[in-house]
Amino acid sequence: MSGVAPSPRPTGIERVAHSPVYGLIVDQLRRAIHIGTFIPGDKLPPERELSKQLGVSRASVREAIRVLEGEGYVETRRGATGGIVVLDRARTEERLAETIRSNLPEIEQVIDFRLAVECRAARLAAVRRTAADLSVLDAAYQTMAAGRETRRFRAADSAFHQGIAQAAKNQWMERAIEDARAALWMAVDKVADNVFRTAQLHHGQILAAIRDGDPDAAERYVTAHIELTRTDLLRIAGTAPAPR
Amino acid sequence: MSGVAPSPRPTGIERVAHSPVYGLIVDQLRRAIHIGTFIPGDKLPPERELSKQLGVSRASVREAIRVLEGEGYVETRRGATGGIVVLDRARTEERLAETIRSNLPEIEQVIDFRLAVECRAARLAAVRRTAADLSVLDAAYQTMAAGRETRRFRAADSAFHQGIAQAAKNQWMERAIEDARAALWMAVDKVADNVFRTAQLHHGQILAAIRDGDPDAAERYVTAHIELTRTDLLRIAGTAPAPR
DNA sequence: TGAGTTTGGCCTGAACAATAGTCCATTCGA
DNA sequence: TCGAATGGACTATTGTTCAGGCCAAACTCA
Repeated sequence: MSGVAPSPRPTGIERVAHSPVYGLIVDQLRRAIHIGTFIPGDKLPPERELSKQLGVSRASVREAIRVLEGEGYVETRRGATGGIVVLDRARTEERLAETIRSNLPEIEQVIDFRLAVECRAARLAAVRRTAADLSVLDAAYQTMAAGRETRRFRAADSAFHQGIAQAAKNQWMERAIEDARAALWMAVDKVADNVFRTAQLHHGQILAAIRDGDPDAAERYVTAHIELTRTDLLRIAGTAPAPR
Repeated sequence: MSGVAPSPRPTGIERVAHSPVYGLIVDQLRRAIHIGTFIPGDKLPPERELSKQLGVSRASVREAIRVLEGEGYVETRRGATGGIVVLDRARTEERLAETIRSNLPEIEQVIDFRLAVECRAARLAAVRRTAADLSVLDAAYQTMAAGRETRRFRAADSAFHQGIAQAAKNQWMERAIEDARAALWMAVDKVADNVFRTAQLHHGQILAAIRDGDPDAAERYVTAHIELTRTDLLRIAGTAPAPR
């Protein structure tokens, strides 16, 4: 990214990043889809409803939908049973491997960042968790345990990780974990879908450690969990035919 | 924040937060001041220059300047030797204590977050640092050591902490550290100005650990360093007369 | 079959935001 | 005194966002 900068970086003034409202809507909806709030086949709320919930005009919502449509995330259908339907952006293992390979450095950075934040969050959670926190984590755990069939897996997985930060009573971590997981979405999706048994095992260990108030164990299991993600990604990237 | 939510949070759709361009400029300039890029007495670049660097129109820059002027951050003077001058927003110990006291929960969260990110960053830095990284850190260290007088203390302090994340080769951490430190600006400023001898001692230990490639020591010293910030803040908040 | 409901699609008019560009007023140094 | 650099002020233009209404499609149910 930055070149060789031997002197203390001048914290130069950077261009301000200004997004129009419709762009912010796109970001939010895209993230909601990645994170499992809406899964393929789901319908987003009707435009009028979305505009109320998002606090923007319907026109802006529609602009955002056009973008998502163009990106292949959704399609729209009119009529009483119509609406904005989330599509299945099928990515072949092939295609995914290529994506991972060409973004490996960034992905590794995100994983390291997740390790930093989620380990500490788990430690704090083990100390600070309330009964309510535990029941949130447990609900997410049960949801994942219940149906390997269920397509809600991804949402429950997100809820579990977010739940740890909530139990740690730290909104900065909550935000950071959501950001990092959203940045890894395609990786997380694939890994989660593939190896959910192991993920589920880890989640069980993490949950137990937090319930028992054992910070060291919580950190250990979170580390194992996230490192597994790293391993799986490398494996996926490696098994595919060599790129250019 | 969130009430009792026993079920996995639905990740409901939130209102989009749309900032006008001038607001983004205000944020960036305010942060640059807090972080020590510009210190009292400095002049910001001329409006025309700022608008080029920020990639926005001069009118927007001017709006932002008006806001900062209103907040007492800067004042403007015309003429060849004029410009946008950074003022000294003197905060009495009194006023600071009140601010800290009324934001204690948030501040504690930020400190915990910093611990998470900076500890891991220091560990990685101890393993990954290059000669160039070390020289950046050393430059910042020397700058702080050189002049307790120098008003560039704050900028060097920022450069040191950013330098650790840079040495860790992790842009997510770099960004997170900058965000967290900016959020703590008034606290960091005060503590840094007060106890810089201790801070400097810690920095020396951290630098040595990173140079020696000792991740455990690096983490230990960063922890001590940031925990000291916490202690100092509590002390400042506690010594002041009781609030409402 | 036909009326009613729910949905996205489309249009208008007004208000606001942001831009590029120009010129003016002030201040200083050569 | 002149020229250069600066902030201050205006214009015209373009893009964004909004509230609101109406239309067209697709389904439900009496």
